[in-house]
Amino acid sequence: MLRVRFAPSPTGFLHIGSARTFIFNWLYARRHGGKVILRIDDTDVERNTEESLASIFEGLNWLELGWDEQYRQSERLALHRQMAEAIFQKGLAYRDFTPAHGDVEERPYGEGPWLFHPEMREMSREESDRRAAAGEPFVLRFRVPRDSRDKILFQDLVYGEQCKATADIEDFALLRSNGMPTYHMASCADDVDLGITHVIRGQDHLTNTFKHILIFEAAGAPLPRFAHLPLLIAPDGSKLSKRRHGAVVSVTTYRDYGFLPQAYVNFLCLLGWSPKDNREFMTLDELIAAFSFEGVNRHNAVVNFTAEDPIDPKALWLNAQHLRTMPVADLARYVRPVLQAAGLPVPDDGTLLYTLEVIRTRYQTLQDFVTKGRAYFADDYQITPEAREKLDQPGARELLHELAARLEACSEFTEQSVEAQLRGLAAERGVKAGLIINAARAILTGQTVGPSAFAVFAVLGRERAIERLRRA
RNA sequence: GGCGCUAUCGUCUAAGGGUUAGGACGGAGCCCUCUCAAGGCUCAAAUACGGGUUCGAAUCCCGUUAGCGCUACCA
Repeated sequence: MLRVRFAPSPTGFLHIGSARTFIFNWLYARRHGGKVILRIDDTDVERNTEESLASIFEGLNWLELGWDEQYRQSERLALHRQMAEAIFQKGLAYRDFTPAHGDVEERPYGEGPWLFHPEMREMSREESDRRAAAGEPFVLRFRVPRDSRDKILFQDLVYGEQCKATADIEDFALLRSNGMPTYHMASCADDVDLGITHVIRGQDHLTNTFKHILIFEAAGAPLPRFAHLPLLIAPDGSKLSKRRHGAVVSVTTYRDYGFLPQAYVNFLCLLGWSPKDNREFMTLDELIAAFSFEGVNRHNAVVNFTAEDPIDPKALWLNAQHLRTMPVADLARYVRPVLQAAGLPVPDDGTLLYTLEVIRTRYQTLQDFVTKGRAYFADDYQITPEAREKLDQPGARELLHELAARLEACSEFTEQSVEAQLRGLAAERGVKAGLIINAARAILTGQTVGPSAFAVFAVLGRERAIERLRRA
């Protein structure tokens, strides 16, 4: 059984790069009938917050993909320590009593990598036990086998064969001096225990993988398959960060902007992956069917945003594509809460679906329905200056009132009947139909742009349309 | 500093030895048209640089440059 995991650490909101990692894990699992495990990597007690955890769930839930199992590392510490202890008992790890030196600047870069403290690595078991028993704090370090093997190899599903000399891998920590497992230890112990078959994560972990392989081997566990994903970066090539780039790195920003989750998922998939057949607009089912690591790139992808416009234009385009292509009843599911949140009345289903069908091709986000589309749902819309000009054209207001009277008298009220009445009126008065059409749209919607004026009449309905004409 | 990864239009990408280097977004223009979208068509726009290998290189190899990652008792 194929099992993948997504392991965010709750130190901020759900980052869009993390969201993409989650999506690729999810697609791969769904494609191959596997399970998706959500594992909260919260072993760094100093930096974890409950708000962050909540916002990660908020982002994940919005994507509407779901997962099959859920765990928190902080509830599994015994397991992590147990595996660390087992590795220690096999002599594959040792205690390092060197006091922590918090100042990173003092690291001896310059003359090659730091590998270990010789006196600690070589310390006798007796002395080590004695000092530990005396209560002296220590970190547990992995004893990297530099004599017995010269390199570690693995086959990455995206990056191909990877190789690193053991002489370039330092004796990394498994347990901190406060007894908490490090990321490496906790992650590997959980991957083993949860039966993870495929580790799919950001490329920033590519070189950590050699350490993880050493841990898996020391624990006598089978190796999972590894797939590393290229990173998402800012237009200047730097890493996307909350501090420097603000809201664009949080998925909830896109939700609040009016994105459809499936459109956003589609957009994120196209960053670093391609179906290789020129398709771009894809439904979730199409993404599942097409996803494979063959299509994943090895270079980082830039999210195209600016300080003025935080949204990647392609994301907006894809959202518009989904908006006008999805079944209109599905679209209604997303529009209703947006109308409610804006305090606008939600029409009955028949009216709502008809309205959406008429207006959705010119909107790009869900928010557009309550801003540009306000007049279709409420009567308190503003008349733009351009629209006012159309109404101020000679004869326009009088023609609209006459039209209102005729529509009132007519038994039918459809796009066709309104068009017939309007064109008939124009012909009788010897004016261009466009004059009345444009003026009608202006008073009906407050705007000079929008759908066919006749469709607007039909969507608004007889009473509301006539009432608005009279207000002209 | 050490080790590793990467490099095609502004951006996302296709092309794994032979193509006028393809598509998409964005930009410009045209068509359609009651307006605006949508849709259709057209145009501008790229193989980082230098060496090899080869009849032939975006593609394979080496170097340079640049970016990114790891080098923490962060993840």
